[in-house]
Amino acid sequence: MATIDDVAKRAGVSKSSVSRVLNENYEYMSEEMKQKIQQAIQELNYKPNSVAQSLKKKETRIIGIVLADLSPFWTDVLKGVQDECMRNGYGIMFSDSAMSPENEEENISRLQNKQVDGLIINTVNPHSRIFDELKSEKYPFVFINSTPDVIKEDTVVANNTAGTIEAMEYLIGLGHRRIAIFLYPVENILVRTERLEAYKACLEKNGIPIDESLIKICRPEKGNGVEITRDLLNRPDQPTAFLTTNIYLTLEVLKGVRQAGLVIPMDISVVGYDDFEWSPLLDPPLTTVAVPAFEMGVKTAELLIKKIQRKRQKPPQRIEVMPKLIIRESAGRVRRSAAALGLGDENLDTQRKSLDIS
Amino acid sequence: MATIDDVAKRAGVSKSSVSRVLNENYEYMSEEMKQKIQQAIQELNYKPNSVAQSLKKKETRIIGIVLADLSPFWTDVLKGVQDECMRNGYGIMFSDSAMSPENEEENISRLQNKQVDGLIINTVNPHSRIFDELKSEKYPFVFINSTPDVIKEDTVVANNTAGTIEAMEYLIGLGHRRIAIFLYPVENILVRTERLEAYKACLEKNGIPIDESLIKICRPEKGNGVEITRDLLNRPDQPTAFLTTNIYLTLEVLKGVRQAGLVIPMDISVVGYDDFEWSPLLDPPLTTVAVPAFEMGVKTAELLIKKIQRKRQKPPQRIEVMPKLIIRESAGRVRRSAAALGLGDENLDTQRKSLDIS
DNA sequence: CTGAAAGCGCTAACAG
DNA sequence: CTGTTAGCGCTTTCAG
Repeated sequence: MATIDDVAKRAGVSKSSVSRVLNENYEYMSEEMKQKIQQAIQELNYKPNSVAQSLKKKETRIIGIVLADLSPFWTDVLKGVQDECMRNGYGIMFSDSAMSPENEEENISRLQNKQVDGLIINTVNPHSRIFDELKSEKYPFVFINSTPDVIKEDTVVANNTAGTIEAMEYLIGLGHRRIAIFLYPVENILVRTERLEAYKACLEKNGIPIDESLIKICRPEKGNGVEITRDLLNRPDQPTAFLTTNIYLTLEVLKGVRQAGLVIPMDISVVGYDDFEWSPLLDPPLTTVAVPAFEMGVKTAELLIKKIQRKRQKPPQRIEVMPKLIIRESAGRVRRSAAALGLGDENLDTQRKSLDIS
Repeated sequence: MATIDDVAKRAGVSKSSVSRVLNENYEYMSEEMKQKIQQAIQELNYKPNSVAQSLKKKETRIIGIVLADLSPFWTDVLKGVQDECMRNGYGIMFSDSAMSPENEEENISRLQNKQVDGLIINTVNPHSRIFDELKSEKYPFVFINSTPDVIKEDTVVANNTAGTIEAMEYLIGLGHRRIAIFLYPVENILVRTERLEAYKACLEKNGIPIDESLIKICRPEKGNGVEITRDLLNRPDQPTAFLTTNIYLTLEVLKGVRQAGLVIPMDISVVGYDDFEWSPLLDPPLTTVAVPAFEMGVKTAELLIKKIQRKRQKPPQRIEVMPKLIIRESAGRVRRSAAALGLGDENLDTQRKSLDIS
């Protein structure tokens, strides 16, 4: 590979001059020299070695992203991040923690010593003291959709209160009063406590008593959500609707309902959280709170890049993005009794006909 | 951030010695010195700057991955790649080309001047002369699932012939004779020509004439697949089954069928390609050729890393992974006529009862 | 067994 | 307007 020296030699100039054209400092440069150098660069097909540049400039123009688990939702976020990064000449180092706090730590630490300029984090473990370290090192990072409530840092999230309320009001409007909510562990993760609070507030506002046994905190391991779903469905005082708070939980709830041999929405209504391309093709098409994932990605990258490029610190910012309930067919009017009345089924069937797949 | 000099000073030794412990060259080092240095490293919470290391060692321990489009299939591949990379101390630079050849070129070139040690490529554009350049520069790279047939290079693919045959034999066994196949443009992409050849071979073997109008090459833009599906469904000589060759095409076919107001598998059978967590939850649960994506990711990373670490070249390798037909409910026995006979529907209904969601 | 010195490829004062 | 020089933080001969 050609180096800057090769170019300098070939053009018969000093490497400072070459460096100048690389960095587009044409201010005091003769047109002639510029030409000569550009030509030499062409001829040698020279590409600057950005490792050397990074060492000198003390910036890599790479940002790191560490995700708890790359689900379809995060796929879109990642695309948004990439989009914004491309626009600004940044590269992305990717890592997935597979829901493991140990992996997460390792990922963060590897990215850090690769000298990435900043980090986008969706944490598995908000308690980790690693975030305090990052803060005290003034390492630029921003949380996405998983802000620990104990630590003040930049963050972009969906407005969970709004999303949850919209879903709850819809369900309540359909006549449901026994609505179970599925969450991942709530402690210290703002996005999650918020959703839970909104759930409770909605219930209260509508004069529905809160039944703690309908608040289901699922362990992040695979399969826990389906178990819990089945248990819930086996209870005599079965709920009539489920509200899920993330895409993976939706998957598990859907599985659990099927394993229990029930049919959505005839036997039970389900409102999911997070939307993706396949949602309209599920059985039944999923009614869900759509979070603009791509947009979140773009905004997060934008926030981080600004933060990196700013010299003096700014107080932590919180950027919110608005979710929106997309009504399809997985939630229906509550049936008068849990017993099979058969009532309202025609209703649902006509509903089914009016599929609108865009 | 502490540097190697700080550590050396603190331990009262030279930086060469510190460097030795960083690289675990303990061979001729006194236990005492080793201790001193390790302690200093601890105290300063020193992390070596890998940019400097890279510049010196001429390797970054980062591999680049450039994907045509991050779909659920590629999500799993990416996780596999990450897994293998972690095991070997490599980081990943990620990029998505959003199906655009221009983006792809830009991605490859950016990754290259970030000096990644090697590239994993799922190309949008097999004609690109960029691959010849890479080869002539002896830049280590491997294709995944998109081997151009004009260029000899390492590659890992699913055995498409086997997968396609399995799907076709299944469909033919179900009585289908008019089977349409959906592909992305075939020219010079081995994975695709292979599938097409297998499709034709199967037909011939079963004495079914090849109808070229049933071979559908879709443009990669969003929506083209759904249009084509609708057109096909409007023909008087409508096919009775669709075979798709990738996950995105499956999505589009499914949409197209719904827009046409038809029901799978009663009106038309569909066999997809690529399986993912949501496939069993679709309407109806999708019969599909499952490609072990995670495993492909692992193998690809493994192949690339070996290639990077090997000094002398080896002839290009081709690693194959075996797909497997997963029978769910989107393909059924062909109906005697295209007109609504109602026949066989009970059959399908019992089938539907025997859901097995694992 | 340990240290001095050179240099990876580039940038950025500072001279001229 | 252009070249000289001194590093960025680390590894690696080569002496001792």
